[in-house]
Amino acid sequence: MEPLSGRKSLTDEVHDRLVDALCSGALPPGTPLRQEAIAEELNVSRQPVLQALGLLRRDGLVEPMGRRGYRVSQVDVNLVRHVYDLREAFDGLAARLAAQSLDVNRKSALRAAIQQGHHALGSGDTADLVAADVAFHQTIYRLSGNPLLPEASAAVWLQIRRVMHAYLQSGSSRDPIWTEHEAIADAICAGDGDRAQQLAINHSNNAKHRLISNMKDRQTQTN
Amino acid sequence: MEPLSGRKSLTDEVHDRLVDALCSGALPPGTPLRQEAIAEELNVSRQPVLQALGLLRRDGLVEPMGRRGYRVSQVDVNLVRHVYDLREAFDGLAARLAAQSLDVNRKSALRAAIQQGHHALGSGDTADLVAADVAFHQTIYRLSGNPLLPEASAAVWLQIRRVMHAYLQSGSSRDPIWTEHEAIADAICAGDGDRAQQLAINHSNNAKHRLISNMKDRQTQTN
DNA sequence: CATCGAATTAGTGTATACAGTATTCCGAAC
DNA sequence: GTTCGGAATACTGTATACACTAATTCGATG
Repeated sequence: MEPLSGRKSLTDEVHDRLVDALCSGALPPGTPLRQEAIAEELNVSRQPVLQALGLLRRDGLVEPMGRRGYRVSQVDVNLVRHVYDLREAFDGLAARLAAQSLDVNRKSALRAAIQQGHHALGSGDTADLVAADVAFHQTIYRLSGNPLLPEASAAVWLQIRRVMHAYLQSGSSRDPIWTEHEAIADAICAGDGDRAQQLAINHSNNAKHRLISNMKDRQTQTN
Repeated sequence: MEPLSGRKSLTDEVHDRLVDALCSGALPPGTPLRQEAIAEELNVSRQPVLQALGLLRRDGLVEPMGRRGYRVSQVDVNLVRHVYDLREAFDGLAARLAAQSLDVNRKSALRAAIQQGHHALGSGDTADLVAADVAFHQTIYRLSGNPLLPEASAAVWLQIRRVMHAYLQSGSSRDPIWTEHEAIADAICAGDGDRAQQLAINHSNNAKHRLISNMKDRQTQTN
């Protein structure tokens, strides 16, 4: 049986909470963060908060400002470019490996993820849409059989979640994300590693361009 | 001018020390680690040690054993495979981007790294050889212009350091690493992104196969 | 002799207390 | 009015103290 290490540390719990707040836009870029305030808010001591902020700093979601606390880091077009260049590498690798995998129920796993996506499209809730997208790609990562992939890409995916949330919330919900997803899933199920990789790369690239032009639009809009 | 944030935290300092010990083989896989012992050894309190061990756990270099401390995690052939699959993706991306970069002194940076490599080959010191190899690839990462790349690949490179050290120490110092490095550097300087990427991928693949067969040799040797 | 279970222990994770330093504020000097 | 320098402040990061829990030990029981 599994050892069921269910109970997570407070540090991880605080980290998760902050990640959610950061990615959902509840704490927009520039927001100052003070350990004591967060600790009080979550009813824990400053120690887990200190550690969680240290992790977020490594992930690039937060940056120290002198000795007067932390601040939610900015998102600019260049960052998005870098994030999506890395995502391209991760997704391409994962799709190729997943297509080569021998997992017998990979088809059902992918179908379930796509199902979740259609469900989220129906509800129209931004958080659901982001969650479904993340879940789909995490499924491929899992199917790749490489246990290091999720952890290695974790920081990048936090940024993706942040950017994607803002993008979807800005009303651009009619884009071909899920038809592209289906094509990738088909290639994986067909065992065609090269095609799966290429489709995943294209998907990442398309998303990057859509995001960037959307960001530029919003930027000029507010000027 | 730069803000020169030189003073690192004790947590980072402890982390670095442990990383060095882990990668040099001073703390071989299976070694139990207790916070109090490490804290005493390094003349710090348990708090920075706790945080450093948490980071190492995320990096996969250390694993908790129940509530009786931590242990240096094992290295097996499968892990090496996964590590090098990821490295392939990182190195390929970095080489391609570096070739497209406009950095005027990338040629001199690469030459310096190769120089360091030849110097290490002369000295024959294992630690120097590993350091030179890491430095060469970090140079390419830096030249890629993607500031997220080093951090995203950090955990993978820790594992690479660990495995490479064991490999080089086992006497297999005559391998074509540095001629392959020169070919990659040439392609980058020539601005040929596709060739640089392919050479980097091949380099990673070759290293993977050399390492794995070496590991299998040593394994059967000790049986 | 093997098995079960209570007592002990070893070691973690969290909370509190402490120390130190970059930033800010504010008055004085030019 | 602007610039400089020192005092006050507001934070962080580290050390110590505490609480809690899983592993272990070991004696009792079948």
